[in-house]
This record gives sequence, structure tokens and C-alpha cells, in this order.
Amino acid sequence: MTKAPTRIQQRNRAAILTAGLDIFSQYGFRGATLDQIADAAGLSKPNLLYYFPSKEAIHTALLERLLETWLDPLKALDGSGDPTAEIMGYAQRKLAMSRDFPRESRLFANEVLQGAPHIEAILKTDLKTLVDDKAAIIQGWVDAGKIAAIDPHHLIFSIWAFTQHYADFDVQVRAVLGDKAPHDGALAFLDTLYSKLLKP
Amino acid sequence: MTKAPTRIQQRNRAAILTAGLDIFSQYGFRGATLDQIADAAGLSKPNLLYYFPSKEAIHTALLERLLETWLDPLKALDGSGDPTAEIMGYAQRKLAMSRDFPRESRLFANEVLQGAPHIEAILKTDLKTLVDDKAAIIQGWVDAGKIAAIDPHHLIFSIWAFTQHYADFDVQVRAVLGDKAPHDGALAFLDTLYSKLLKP
DNA sequence: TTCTGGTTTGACCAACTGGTCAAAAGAACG
DNA sequence: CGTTCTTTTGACCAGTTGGTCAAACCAGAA
Repeated sequence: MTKAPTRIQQRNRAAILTAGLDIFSQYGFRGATLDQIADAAGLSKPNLLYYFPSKEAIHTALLERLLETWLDPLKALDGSGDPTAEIMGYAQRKLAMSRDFPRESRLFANEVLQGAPHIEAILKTDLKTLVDDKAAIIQGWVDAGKIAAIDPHHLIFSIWAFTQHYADFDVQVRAVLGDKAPHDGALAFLDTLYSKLLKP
Repeated sequence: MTKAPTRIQQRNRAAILTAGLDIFSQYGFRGATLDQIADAAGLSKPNLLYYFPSKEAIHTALLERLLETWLDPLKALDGSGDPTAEIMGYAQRKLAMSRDFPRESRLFANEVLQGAPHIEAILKTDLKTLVDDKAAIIQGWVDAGKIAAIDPHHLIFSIWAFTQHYADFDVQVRAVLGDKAPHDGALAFLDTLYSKLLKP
């Protein structure tokens, strides 16, 4: 039987997770220190460890919360909808996530870049199942001649790659573009790219 | 006046750089330790520091060597060649680099992900100049009606994103695809994607 | 062989890091 | 008010990490 968390617990846990997201997404797991996170959360280090038993626990909590919402846009791809609109909608939702949750994107990128030590199991089960599922739907559309003939898996990879690029490589994008906001141009380009690709 | 390096110096410096590439690309700058690198190079830690004055020096040497070759494929994009062939050739060269030099790609990704603290200046000068240059060439092709109307900067971003994805997110790609080699499918997809996009 | 300059190493250090603990300080409630 | 439970903290610890240094070792020229 677990007791309901107090107001203080709710506030501090949330502050720690926000701080952890900030620091982990910027420096990676090993690069982040508890002192940094405690500082960003406005707590002392022992106080931080009163709410989470270890550095790894904070990281794990963040990844779990992330994975929950990370796959939602793909889950929403509907096999009974209009093929082109469904795929374009998915790409647009992913691009919006890259704009609205860049820290989450970088947290995920850091994890996968370093070999996904904490989530490889999930990638091989939950993620693979979901992707295979949606790839089958897309393959069905291809077979029915409703969209052009393309490999569904690589189509999905290309959407991931392009949309996440704007969050993960933000510094590089801004260095090249100057101060122009990248997302408007990115959205227009994405629309052109995939409508041309998918046209039967 | 600098003396010519001895055979031992050449061998050990090369071993250290290879080891550093292995470790840094896998764990990031802070995540890597000198002990790991020394171990991978087959040297003791003090011996390693006899050849490079600090951890940062190894990292910097690697990034410098990387940037030299990293931009070559884009530099080779020729304004007087056939527009579609030039752009497709660039994308193909980048994809080949992702297959042949995945550690370099991940080293670069780690650096940029964490805010590019060591190379931001280069990104804002050398890289920006090069990209603006090539973007102008591509814009010329667009204006002349030789390829479809697209934003050259975002076209280049999309090529970076898609090709590097296979190196940087290798674990995820393999988790989803199983053991099928990803690069053949990626190349076919890339050809389809960009020939459809560029067709006027 | 001896001399010389480059190479290697064991022992060491100070700073940092994740984590512990007992005690103090606050809330909450009768 | 006093009691009880939660929250906070200063002091501390063991392991790790980047880096130093004097001494030992070794290769090659004379």
C-alpha cells in the first residue's frame, strides 16, 4: 500500500525531473553530475537523494516518461485513414515534437548514440513491434497502389532522421542558418519532400 | 624548428588517436576516461600523456582531423556538373561515409548534441560559408528550372539527417530491422527519395 | 662499450563524484 | 503546547579521474 504523495513531494520530484532533463539532455548520463542536477533543481545533493535513490533512478524515470510519449505520434497513424494524409500527418507531428520538446529529443539521442544501454530491450521489443505493425500498414497502401512504391521501414527512418535533426543538431542548424527560425522552412520542405515521394 | 617524428612516435600517436576515436565516439568527451583510452591503445596512462598533454588535446586532435575530411563530400559538389547527378552523388557519398566511418559520425554527433563547445566557431564560419556557397549553386539550378523548387539549405539538412542517421542511431536501426544489413535498403530509398524530389 | 636522448613506468596527488548518515529543522495534528 | 512524521542539511567517505614526477629503461650513434 503506497501513500499519496504530499504537495512537497510532488513539487520536488517534478523539479528534479525537470532539472534532470535539462542536464542529462545536455551532457549525457556520465557527463551529468548530481551536483549540477541538485543545483538546477534548487536542492542540496543529499536532499535530491532523499527523493530518488540514485543518479540512475532519475535517468530511468526520465527515459520511461519519455518513451511513453515518444511513440504516441506513430501509434496514431491510422490504417483506415487516407494514406498520404496519415503519413504526412505523422511527419508533421514528429516535427512539432522536435520543436516543442527538443530536450526530450536530445535525451533520447544521447541514449541511443551511446548504444542505448538502458533501453535496448525496449527498442527490440515494443519499438520493433510497433514499427513492424505500421510498416505493414504502409506496405498495404503500396500494394494497393495508393502511394508510390517505397520501403516502409526506411520511410519511417527518414521521418525520424529529418525531424529529430532539428532538435538534436540545433546548434549546427542555427550556425548555418543564422538567426532565422528553422522550423517554418523545415515544415515547408517536409511537405514538399513527402508529397512528391508518396505520389503514386 | 620541429624535428621529424620517430617511428615509435608515429605508431603510438596513431594508436592513441584510433583508441580515442573508439572511446570518445562511444561515450562522449566526459564519459570517456584516459584509462579506457590508454587501455585501448595498449599504453599506460602516463605514457599516453607523454604523447598528448591532456585528454582535451586528444579530443581536439580528433575533431580537427575529422572536420578536414567531413566536409570533403560537400566541397566536391560541382556547380558546372549535372544538377541532379551532383546532388544525388553528394547524398550517396555521405551515405557511404556513414557506412565506412560510423565512429567519426558519432564523434561529431556527440560534439554537436552537447552544444558543440569545441567547434562552434568553425561551424559558424567555415561550415556556414561552405554551405551558403553550395546553397547558392543549388538555388541557381532551381532558378534555371533544372531541378524542382526547393529550399537548398533544408535540402542539405535532409541529406545530413538521413545519411548520418544510419551511423548515429545504428543501435535503433538494427533493433528495428533485425539483422538485415541496413545500407542497401537505405541507398535504394535515398535514390528514390531524391530523384522524385528533384525532378523539375 | 659508453654516451645520449627518447621512452616507459610505478607511485603519488588533489579534485571530483556518487552516495551515506545522524542529527537538526519543519510541518501537521491532536 | 507536545508529539510524530516528513524534510533538509553538514560532515563525511570510498572510489574514480585527470594529471605529475623522478627514476628506470631502452635504442641507436660514436
